[in-house]
Amino acid sequence: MEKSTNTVSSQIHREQISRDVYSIRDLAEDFGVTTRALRFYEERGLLRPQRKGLNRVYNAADKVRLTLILRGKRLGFTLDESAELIAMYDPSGNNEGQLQALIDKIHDKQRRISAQKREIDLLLGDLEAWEKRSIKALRGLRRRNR
Amino acid sequence: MEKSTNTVSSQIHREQISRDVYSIRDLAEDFGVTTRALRFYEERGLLRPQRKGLNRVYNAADKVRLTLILRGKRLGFTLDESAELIAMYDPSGNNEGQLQALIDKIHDKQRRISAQKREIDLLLGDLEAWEKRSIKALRGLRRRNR
DNA sequence: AACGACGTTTACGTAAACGTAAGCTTTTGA
DNA sequence: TCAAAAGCTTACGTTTACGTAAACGTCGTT
Repeated sequence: MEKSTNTVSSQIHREQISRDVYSIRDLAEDFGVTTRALRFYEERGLLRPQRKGLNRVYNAADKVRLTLILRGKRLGFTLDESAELIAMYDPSGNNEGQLQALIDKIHDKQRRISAQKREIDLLLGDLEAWEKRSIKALRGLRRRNR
Repeated sequence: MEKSTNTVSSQIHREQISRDVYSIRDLAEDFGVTTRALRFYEERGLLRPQRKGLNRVYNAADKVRLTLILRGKRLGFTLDESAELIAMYDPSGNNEGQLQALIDKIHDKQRRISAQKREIDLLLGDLEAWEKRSIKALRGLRRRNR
């Protein structure tokens, strides 16, 4: 049910105004993950899709969260860390103390991520140097074989 | 045993010219990992320390490899991926085909890592934007509370 | 001689992030 | 109408990267 090609169902009384709803399969295919993964993220509290009966119904906000989850994964974050990140994007708890704590957390993440960026630059530098040496060695070989 | 303070043992016949040898504990403390981890890396083929009897003896080359392993970890690489990286740094298999394959692999890694760098920039941008919004919200709160 | 510090191997335990399968309900295209 | 397709829950299996512990060897010191 709830195929990608959203059948304009005969239901007139739709409770959701926004037309951006996706089945679990829609989302899985869009993002290249399995439905099992999506359910798992939900189990871990990273996603909270609405339900239509038993079926999960995802919307644009869920897409954003999933984007963050996967971005975190590509950066080597654990799901718990990504959960933190996602919490930052959530417009909840808006008292003064919470906001200040949030800003501090963001700063913390920024430091960590900047460090990661430096590591990447180091690695890229190493790789480049290695490539040059390899190419040189290759040329040496070819010269001798000629 | 083989303490950090290398006892200038009475052995005259030393087979290693280089004076840069480390016990497993030296290395563990230097790099902030456990000895268990070092043995595990060896088990997985990422380190190949020499032996003096049963005891592992690490040298400068091993330090470089360990640096790469840990750098890989911080970047979210698996040990197998780090093993690939380390293999690149190894001066083995130097025929033409191997070198070309190596260069291709390096290019591949470069692409992946550059992509990762872009992800980081995206995340940093998001964080910055979020910080600004939070600070603004915070000022708003403070104004009202005054 | 004995003890502590360090080393070894072997082996079982664990947390994370899903994969895979079973068993059941609901939806839908032919 | 009816079987395939999609969804759900529950639950056990798997891989990675070590942690933890047992059981033992070997110095060097007390």
